[in-house]
Amino acid sequence: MEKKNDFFEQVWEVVKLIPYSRVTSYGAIARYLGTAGAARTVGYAMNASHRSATQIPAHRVLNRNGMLTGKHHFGTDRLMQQLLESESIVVENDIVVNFDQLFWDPNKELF
DNA sequence: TTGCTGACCGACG
DNA sequence: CCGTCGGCCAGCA
Repeated sequence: MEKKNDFFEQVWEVVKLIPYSRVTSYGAIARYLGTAGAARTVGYAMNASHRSATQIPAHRVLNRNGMLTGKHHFGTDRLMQQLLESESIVVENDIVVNFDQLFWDPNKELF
């Protein structure tokens, strides 16, 4: 039977397409893939991103509030914030400042 | 094989 | 405003 890992690969591909100093949300990616509501699966794909051959900038993927919900999965809690700050992204109280401006919607940018 | 869980989101009361 | 529930997909016991 064919494996449906395409979903994961699609998620990873979109995440890798996120430009520098930009962020997006799990739901936006899920909706872009045509599976709105499967945002949890997108997050799960991030958790499994470690098995991807290429590096996945999972730190650029946040929830709709711009909160670093998955920071605990980066090994250390500050790693995710450090990575974001390293891209000139301001993080305050585990929330990305100017999230609206930094938000990169694949549904808009891509087609 | 069934059932539960998870880095989520939107709707409902 | 806050708490709760259903839905989506994949991995594990």
